Amino acid sequence: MSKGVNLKELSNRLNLSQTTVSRALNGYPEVSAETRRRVAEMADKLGYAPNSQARRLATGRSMAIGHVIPRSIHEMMNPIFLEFIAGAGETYSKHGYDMIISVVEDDHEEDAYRQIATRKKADGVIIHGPAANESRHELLQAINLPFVVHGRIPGAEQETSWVDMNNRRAFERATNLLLDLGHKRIALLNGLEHMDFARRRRKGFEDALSARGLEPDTSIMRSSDMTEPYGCDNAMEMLKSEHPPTAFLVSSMISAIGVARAIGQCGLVTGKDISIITHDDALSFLPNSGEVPIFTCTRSSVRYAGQRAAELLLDIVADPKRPSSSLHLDAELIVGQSTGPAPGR
Amino acid sequence: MSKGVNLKELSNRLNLSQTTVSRALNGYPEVSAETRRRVAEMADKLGYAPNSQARRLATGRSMAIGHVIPRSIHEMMNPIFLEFIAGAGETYSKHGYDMIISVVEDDHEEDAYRQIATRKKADGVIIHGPAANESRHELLQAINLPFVVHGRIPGAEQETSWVDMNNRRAFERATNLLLDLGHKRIALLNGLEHMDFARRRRKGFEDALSARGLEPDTSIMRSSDMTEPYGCDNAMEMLKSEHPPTAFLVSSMISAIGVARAIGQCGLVTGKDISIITHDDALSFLPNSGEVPIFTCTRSSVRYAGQRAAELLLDIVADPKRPSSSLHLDAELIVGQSTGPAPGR
DNA sequence: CCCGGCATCCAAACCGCTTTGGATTTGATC
DNA sequence: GATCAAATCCAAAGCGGTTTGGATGCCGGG
Repeated sequence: MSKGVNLKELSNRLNLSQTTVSRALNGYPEVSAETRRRVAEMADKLGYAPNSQARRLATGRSMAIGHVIPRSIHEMMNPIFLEFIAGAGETYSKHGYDMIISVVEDDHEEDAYRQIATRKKADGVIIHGPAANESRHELLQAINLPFVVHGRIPGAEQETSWVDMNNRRAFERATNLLLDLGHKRIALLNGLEHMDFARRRRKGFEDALSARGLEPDTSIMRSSDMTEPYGCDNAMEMLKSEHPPTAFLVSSMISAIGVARAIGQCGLVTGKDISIITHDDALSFLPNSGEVPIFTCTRSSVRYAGQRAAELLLDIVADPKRPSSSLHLDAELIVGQSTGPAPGR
Repeated sequence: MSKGVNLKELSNRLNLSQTTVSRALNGYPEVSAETRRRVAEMADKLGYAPNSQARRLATGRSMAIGHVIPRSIHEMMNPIFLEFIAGAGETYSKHGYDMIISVVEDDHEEDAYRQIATRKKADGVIIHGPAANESRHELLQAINLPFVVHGRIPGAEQETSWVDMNNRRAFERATNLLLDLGHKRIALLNGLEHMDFARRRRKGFEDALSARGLEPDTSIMRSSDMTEPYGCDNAMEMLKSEHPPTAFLVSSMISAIGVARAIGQCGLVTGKDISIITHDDALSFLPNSGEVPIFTCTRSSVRYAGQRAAELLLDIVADPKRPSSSLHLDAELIVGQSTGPAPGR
């Protein structure tokens, strides 16, 4: 309630030493129950709360987790990133940790990590959006900054801790569903394939095709930022081509909406003339639920991934020597209104 | 490069006092050019960077700005919020500030602000999504924590610093455009009207109507979270009603996409049979540009608002006594493909 | 009655930086 | 040559906590 009371004043008011007061408040055993009660009461009355800078300095732990996002990554990951952050943030505040986010120019990313380490700004960081040729983990290992990867780093699955969904399997299953429905010509609108997650999705798609002796047709496969127009424009182009696909496998709800728009503009009906399966990150502003979801989808909550990644990182921070461990989340394959048997079947 | 070098070691290596080294690095004048050079060189060689906790403690400034987002606010503001954050984050890192984000349970919001103040976690905060009956600013004034509002607090426009767009004017102009095109029956799909921005938009809509002697028809006015299904479901319902509107004024691109979907499902054509004007926050993953934008819109970059709000806040933090000042951004009215003359005109 | 042990509590060092209040040197002035 | 101011540099005192290494008092046991 009152303004700035510090430990010293508080202990004066109580005729106790700072040591005792500090111990009482932090739950150490060498303090009598009665004293502890008195201290708690007075602290409450004076509205005492320890200055976090001082505490951090004294303990040597910054009680914060860093997220550095280069501007470009951010551009494309926008909504997914926030949802992850939201999940992670819940975990942090539950454990008394702060979340600090650094938005940096692309060529300052490495610098940002170094600063976090040398200036002791955070006890650990999360690596977002690992690329196919990723190297941030090596830097972090070199400067000894604990981290967890959201996604996986090819070639470093064992030595790093990560939380990822099973991208390959999800897209394999989705492709199989389309094949089972009789679709033979399936377009893939993937995310940027220099990102690890997009590679895995493509692999799943191709695996499913080749398991049935089909060749992927690169003329109906795309890779780009997952915007709405990306979905619409590419779908439009393909639908107007000589051999249009009868189904689309899409990497994001947002682009899938674009695909649906293109289908509508061509005078076709989604789920009847043309099928769509999209990945659904369960973004709160793009709900795809209800009795029958609009889109048939592979769904995996990125928010949940954020929560779990944060928990994992806090564990590592608490005990840096613990062996790396990871979490592999499975996406659900949920049937909605956007799929149906291939036409003319 | 090396690991933990601190001021003490650095000054020892240089045979200088900590005072001098500190001053040399922080650009104080009472240090010779030669000494400053030597210091800089050695600091660079040893990879010295000041421990931020220690510095914060010594200076009494936390060099951080806080953003507290209750989970519920977050749910609905999701993508817009991140875009704002991204803008603000750029400004912070440019000025050496950290951005700390607290995701809290709704009933802990006040607590979060108090903690930031008493534990000195941040030098200031940004108030997000002010409601029609807002009170956070009173709390912040009481605990003396500098802040800037993203949006406006009704009744406190003078005494607070804020960055907002001209919501009323934007929707007034949009409505006028529709009226000029001959539309007489215009639906409003607004955001949650307990939020200040949505109230203002509604006001603009109603002002434009009444200026032409028209009464708003509440049967085609809605207020809700701005999701995609919200747009689709409500548009669908209205289009199937006895007196369907010929135009929609929508508060968000995401919902507008839903409206377009509904129009398509009814076998109508957007921009011909039915017009749409939406507000466009210029979200990076929902570009509405190109030669002719998909949607006619009122556009105002929320990212830019974030940059400016952050600058304003940093100014206030630097000089808390400065009088409050604010920034009123104007939205552009941009004609795209989603509007046309009222049918049968 | 004395001693060891436990329960409590405290003075002081420390975390790593900034900043105050001099001390010392240098150089120009008269 | 003495004086004063400017130019440099430094020792030490914070900032507000945590933590180490004892003190002190009280108790039962030998």
